[in-house]
Amino acid sequence: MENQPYSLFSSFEAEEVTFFADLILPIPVPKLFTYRVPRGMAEGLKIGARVIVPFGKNNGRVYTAIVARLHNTPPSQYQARYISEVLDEYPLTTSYQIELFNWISEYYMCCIGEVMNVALPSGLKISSQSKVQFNPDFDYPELLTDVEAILLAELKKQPALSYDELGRLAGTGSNVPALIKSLVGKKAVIVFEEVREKYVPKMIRKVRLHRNYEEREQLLVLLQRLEKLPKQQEIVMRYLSYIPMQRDPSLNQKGLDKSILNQAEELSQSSLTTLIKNNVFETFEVIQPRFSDNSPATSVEIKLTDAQRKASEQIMTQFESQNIVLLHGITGSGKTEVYINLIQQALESGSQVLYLLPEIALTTQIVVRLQRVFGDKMGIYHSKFSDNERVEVWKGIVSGQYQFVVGVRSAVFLPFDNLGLIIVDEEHETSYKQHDPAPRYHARDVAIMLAHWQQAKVLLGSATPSLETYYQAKQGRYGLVELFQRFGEATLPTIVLVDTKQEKKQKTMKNEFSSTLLQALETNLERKEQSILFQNRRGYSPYMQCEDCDWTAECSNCAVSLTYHQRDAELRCHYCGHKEQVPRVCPICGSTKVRTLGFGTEKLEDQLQIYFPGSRVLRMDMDTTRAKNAYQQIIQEFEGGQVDMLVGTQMITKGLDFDNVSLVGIFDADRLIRFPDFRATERAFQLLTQVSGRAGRRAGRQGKVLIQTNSPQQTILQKVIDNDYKGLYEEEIQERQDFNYPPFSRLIKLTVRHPDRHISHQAAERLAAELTDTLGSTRILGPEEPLVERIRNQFLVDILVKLERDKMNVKAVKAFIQERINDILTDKGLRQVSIVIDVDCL
DNA sequence: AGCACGCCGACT
DNA sequence: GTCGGCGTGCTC
Repeated sequence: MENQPYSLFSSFEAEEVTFFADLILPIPVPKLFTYRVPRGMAEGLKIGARVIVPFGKNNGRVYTAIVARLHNTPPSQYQARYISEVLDEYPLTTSYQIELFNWISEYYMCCIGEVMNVALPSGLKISSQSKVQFNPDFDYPELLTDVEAILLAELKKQPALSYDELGRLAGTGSNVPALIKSLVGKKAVIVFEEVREKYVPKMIRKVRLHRNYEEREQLLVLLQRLEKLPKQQEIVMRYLSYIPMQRDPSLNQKGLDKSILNQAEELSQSSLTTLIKNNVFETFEVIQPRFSDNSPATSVEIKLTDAQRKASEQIMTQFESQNIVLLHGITGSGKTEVYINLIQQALESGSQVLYLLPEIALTTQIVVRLQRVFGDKMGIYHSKFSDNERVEVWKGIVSGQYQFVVGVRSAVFLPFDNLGLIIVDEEHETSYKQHDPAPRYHARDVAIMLAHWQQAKVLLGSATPSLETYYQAKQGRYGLVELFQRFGEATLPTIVLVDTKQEKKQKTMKNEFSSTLLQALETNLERKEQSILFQNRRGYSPYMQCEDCDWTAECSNCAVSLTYHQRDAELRCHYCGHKEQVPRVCPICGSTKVRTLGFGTEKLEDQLQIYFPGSRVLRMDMDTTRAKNAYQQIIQEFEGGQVDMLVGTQMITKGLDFDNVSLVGIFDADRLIRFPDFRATERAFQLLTQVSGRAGRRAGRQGKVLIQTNSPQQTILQKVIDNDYKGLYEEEIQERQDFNYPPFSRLIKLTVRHPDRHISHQAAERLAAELTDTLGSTRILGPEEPLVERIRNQFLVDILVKLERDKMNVKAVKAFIQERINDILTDKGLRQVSIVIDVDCL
């Protein structure tokens, strides 16, 4: 292994030498920090280990850092400070990861500390900003020292304690990091950062026998004693039937759901209470695991259809000569079964497997299915879960407990060291690209690098591959396997275009609904089949306008119109979250004719209630799924058949299989198609195809898709109807080539931001000019105002750098860009501008 | 990112 | 006269 922890104590003169460690600190500063290694620490310190260090002038400030390099060259410019604590005897970070962090920071032009920050779950980053929470799972108070016991008693009383509070409680002169380290090691506490909303775990009440009865003899005595109390005895017996302590007394520690004992009989409630009161049973609480069934794999037999088996074999064959294979399989072709087959093969060969999914798809059926096959050998890595849980997965990979992880984007940062296979499902999904905080990485591309270093294979899967990926496959750089048969007897849905322009002329539209769509919905209701309606815009309506003077409600912080939300009777900005009351009269001219314009999911939901009174309508968008389990709840309700129609944004396109959906209605397809972006056509095709795929997944029935458009002759629509991905690809790729867009070039977007419009333009113009001077005008687009030129009171200006692939020394160009940017940021007049760099922007 | 240091306005 | 505004610069 490359991760060989090497000791610094190889030389006998070691004690003469002072050792230094170059550390990655979780701060956005583009360099490593050199610290002095205390004498006694040098021996055990390894690359990849986490350490705690003091930082900055304030003497209480500490951070968790990662050892990137060990050496004995004292820094000449400054006095290095001492590392205060080592957190890991065995590094939690592999040398692969340090290499990966480095690569990401270079490729995506950000600081390595920023990479560390998104890579490590906050539970692994103890710092002076940390907070500590009592771990309800903690079971071994006898392990605690006196001080720790006191702290823990305090922690039980409070929801959480800050780093400083902890220090105060422990008394002056106490070593807070060491204390936290010890408490974390004993699993007595959970560390988290305040920044994010605090995770409130769902608790389940459990019971277990009191420790006194864990021994066989004591247990027998107990049962004898209860001989005259049949109800109570029965409960103990029942408990034992679930928890076979006779075989293994330690099973008792895990306990049993209280509800299981409760539901048994009518009287048991009070009997159980008595048993608890008499200290026969004790109650305790544990955090509810996200997917309730945490049982080991039930060895489910996955039967592949002929087509699936053939695809699987083809992939394996291609892997012999290719490192990356694209599985192009239409919606409903059963790619998951193929994945499972390949995962099993990879695991059997002893290597690790990573299965990446887009955020939303991960909360659904696929995970449940995978869990049925892989049970508790599978780790799940998802941002909606507690940080604590993410730490568990991280450690589980290091310890070997998890050989297989299903996860979102950030799962590429997990400490794998022996990957054999990475699957990137829904490869085309743009949510794989991190948008806001740096590093602005693309998980698919990072996965490819990761696989490259570990000699793992990558399988990219999609019904509508990104042009970039398909191009690579066409060029022979990736393997290509196609799966064009729908699972079972299911057929692809019929797609019909509805000309809204014509219906408007004939006055048959009812608001946003064409008569064709209304009729189809009606029929579907009668047949008791479900319908899905897609409109990629949330809220009631995107504009509120005065009919008399044309005033439009706009956000005070952003250059966008406010969206009207009927449920909360307010206007909201979808960019900054600003909310305000709905004006009764126009604030400019006083007219009462203030109307809403355009429509979102909320309005559609509203109108469906009017047109189909008594029908049951659900809405799924960011507004209705904000609560923790709302998403799953909506899906369950819809699946259960209590709902007739589901209205949603693109959220409904991902990873959902509904058996009884036979109609899909799509609104405002034109807005998708005409979006001013060179990828609009590709996106529209992907979205329309994915939504259409929700219809008619059941065997023996053909689903129907109605697309409302005001210009049905658009060629892309015909391609959606014909499911003609290849046709779309040919047309698009030609255009990309003609205009030198990806995959023929790489894009780097530079966004200049400043509260003063003039300054951001000035900085952007200078930057663009300097870049053009060296790179030439064909490679620099802009400066140009983005679609929304002001967000959160910052004026934005974009510059697009377009570098032809293979012809340019990208590294050198990036260095040059960085240099120019740094130059501007040190300019007296422009220094407060911020410049966001987005490599491979989407 | 934080945090201290430092130099100019409205206040007890 | 000071408290505090946030521009500037540094952190091993």
